[in-house]
Amino acid sequence: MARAATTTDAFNAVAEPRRRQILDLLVAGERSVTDLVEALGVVQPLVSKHLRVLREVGLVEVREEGRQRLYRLNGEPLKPIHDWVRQYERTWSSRFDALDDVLEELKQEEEDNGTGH
Amino acid sequence: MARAATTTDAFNAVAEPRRRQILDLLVAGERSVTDLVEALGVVQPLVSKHLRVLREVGLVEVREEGRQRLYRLNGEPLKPIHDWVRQYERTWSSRFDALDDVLEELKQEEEDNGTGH
DNA sequence: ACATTACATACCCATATGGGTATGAGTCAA
DNA sequence: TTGACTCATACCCATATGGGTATGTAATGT
Repeated sequence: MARAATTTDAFNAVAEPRRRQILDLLVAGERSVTDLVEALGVVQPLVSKHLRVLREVGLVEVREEGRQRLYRLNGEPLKPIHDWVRQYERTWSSRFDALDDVLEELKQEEEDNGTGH
Repeated sequence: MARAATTTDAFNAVAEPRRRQILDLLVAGERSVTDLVEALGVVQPLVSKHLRVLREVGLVEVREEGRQRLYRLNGEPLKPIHDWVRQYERTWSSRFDALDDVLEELKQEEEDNGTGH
């Protein structure tokens, strides 16, 4: 077997710097492919291929408008990464004491509860 | 060019599920290679190779003791991942309003300031 | 001395990557 | 209709992956 496909999950998709760059650009809002090509300074087919990977893991969505395809961000597939890496936060953050833990947990519970304010 | 080496950075190293699994096991504390082999249920050379990758990106450190090598976690290389993915948190967490932002920033400043309480 | 244990490394293999160029398909303008 | 533009796909290539088996090298045990 070779390495897992880049389209396996967000972990693999996001391992590529160029794809993170694309997501960083899309944070600001929708962008056409040509826009991204210009911003990244690479040939168009390459951008299209990266976008395909991001699409397949659900990190971007497309909207057709004339002959343009407008790509927009969808960060939700990043949540597993965030959740996983968050377990290790105390490892590098020496100042991560009991108070912080409580605050974190409260914040987490709030989010899990959904809309309930 | 092919895909970036797994030893390029933590992003690539951690894209492999088995390597995340190893880190998850090391959170509990030091482990010998044989220990990990047993826990993972794969052949020893494969574990050694994964450990090599993790070592090269600084995610684990080794300590020799007799004929055993005890591996321990070092989470710091995960910080860039955490920092990057954190920007996107508001994307999936619909309940991430202005108050949360302020709290986040305060917390971040505190951490950046280091030990100063 | 010899066997055993613990680990790393050397190979071999199939796979699919990121890069590139060339081409196809759809949309719009003259 | 013809041409220009936007984008996706089809290929080709070098690379190194994750998986495996076989082998080497210390350290311990007898």
